[in-house]
Amino acid sequence: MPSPKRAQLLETAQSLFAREGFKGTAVDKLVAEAGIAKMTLYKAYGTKEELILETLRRRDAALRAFLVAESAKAGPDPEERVLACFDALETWSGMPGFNGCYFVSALMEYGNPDDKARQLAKDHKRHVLDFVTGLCVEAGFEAPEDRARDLRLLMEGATVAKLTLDQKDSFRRAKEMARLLLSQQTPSAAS
Amino acid sequence: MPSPKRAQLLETAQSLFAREGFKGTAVDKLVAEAGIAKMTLYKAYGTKEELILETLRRRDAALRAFLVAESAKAGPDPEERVLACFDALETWSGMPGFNGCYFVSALMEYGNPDDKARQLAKDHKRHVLDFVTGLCVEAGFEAPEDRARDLRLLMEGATVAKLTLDQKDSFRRAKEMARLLLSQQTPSAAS
DNA sequence: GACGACGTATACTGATTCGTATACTATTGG
DNA sequence: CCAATAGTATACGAATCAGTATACGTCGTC
Repeated sequence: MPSPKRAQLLETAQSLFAREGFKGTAVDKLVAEAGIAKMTLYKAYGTKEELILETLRRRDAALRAFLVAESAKAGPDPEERVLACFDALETWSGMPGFNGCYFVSALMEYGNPDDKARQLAKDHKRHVLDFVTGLCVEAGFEAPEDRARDLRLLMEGATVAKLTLDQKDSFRRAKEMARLLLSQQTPSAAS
Repeated sequence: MPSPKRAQLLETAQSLFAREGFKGTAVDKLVAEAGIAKMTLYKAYGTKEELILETLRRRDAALRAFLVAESAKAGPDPEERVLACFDALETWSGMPGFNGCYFVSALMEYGNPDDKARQLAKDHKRHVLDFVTGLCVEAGFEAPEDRARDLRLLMEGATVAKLTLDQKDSFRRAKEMARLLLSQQTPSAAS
């Protein structure tokens, strides 16, 4: 759907927003770095805010699709699928230009409840939680909503730990803790 | 040490930085909200950047002191002290104006490695990790550095989970996971 | 070949940015 | 008493900000 120029604009925008913040990234610098004319941006998106929201929407779609796909690769067992999310996020967070979760970044920079970027970020987090909850239900865990929240807490923690302490194995550790947690809650589910 | 006017400036600054970002907060709006003259800011700190760094330094000192104090209240047992950190952070994150960890916020908005704010934030995270590591050593845990990292991962996760999903009991859940983790690693440490 | 869609280049506007200059008022301590 | 300190108020400057205007170029396609 996006033309090559628009694609490069979106990619550069997301990269700069992640590194220097949404409000901290000037439009002039952005278009210069993307190698496009400023008018191209404004004809396509109208305002800087709309461009910001578009990067959030696209990243939401991309991350969730990636999560679903990588999770499915783990096979039919829902518990294995839920654990595969940690590997998926490890890969995701290893991509160049990663600087913490893009949506947490938006939440922190847009602390006003009626900021659209904040609402988009919250919606994303809820959708991811719903996905994990679904897996927990499939897996037959007791209190699947609570278990999904625990697992999400571990994923978020791993993401932050990787950023703040350059902890390269944070997702492996989080996954191990997840395994421990689930082994606790699911006494024995033999087929 | 800080005069009443400076204290109010610092408090307002930190609150605004947390809600609207560092770069997103204009000096004029800041001084207006703080109810002080702009010259007062510039005579005291010289530049906006220096004010930002000062809020980071003060919050680093305040949070670490709070953590140490609350942890000590839990009694002499190092394991109890480490678990008390979760309660401390729950209290901390419940304070008005909280919008995620202030230092994670700085790390995300200042993605350039030579940004001073980024370095200050990383230093803070390292100092907190060192504190928790010390407790893990005292407690006699095996691989205390790794255990401290796991515990910190849980704390960070709880902080983010509270922000992104309004999960009020995130720290209680994280604490429970921490207890499970530690019970696993410490077979039996009787006195 | 005309037309529209997409992109470019340059120059501009008006608002907002950070920071400064200057002259003024309290308060406090030697 | 008076001198230094801390803070105020207003105005200003130069840079940068988001966004617009306009004229131009280049496609594919009908």
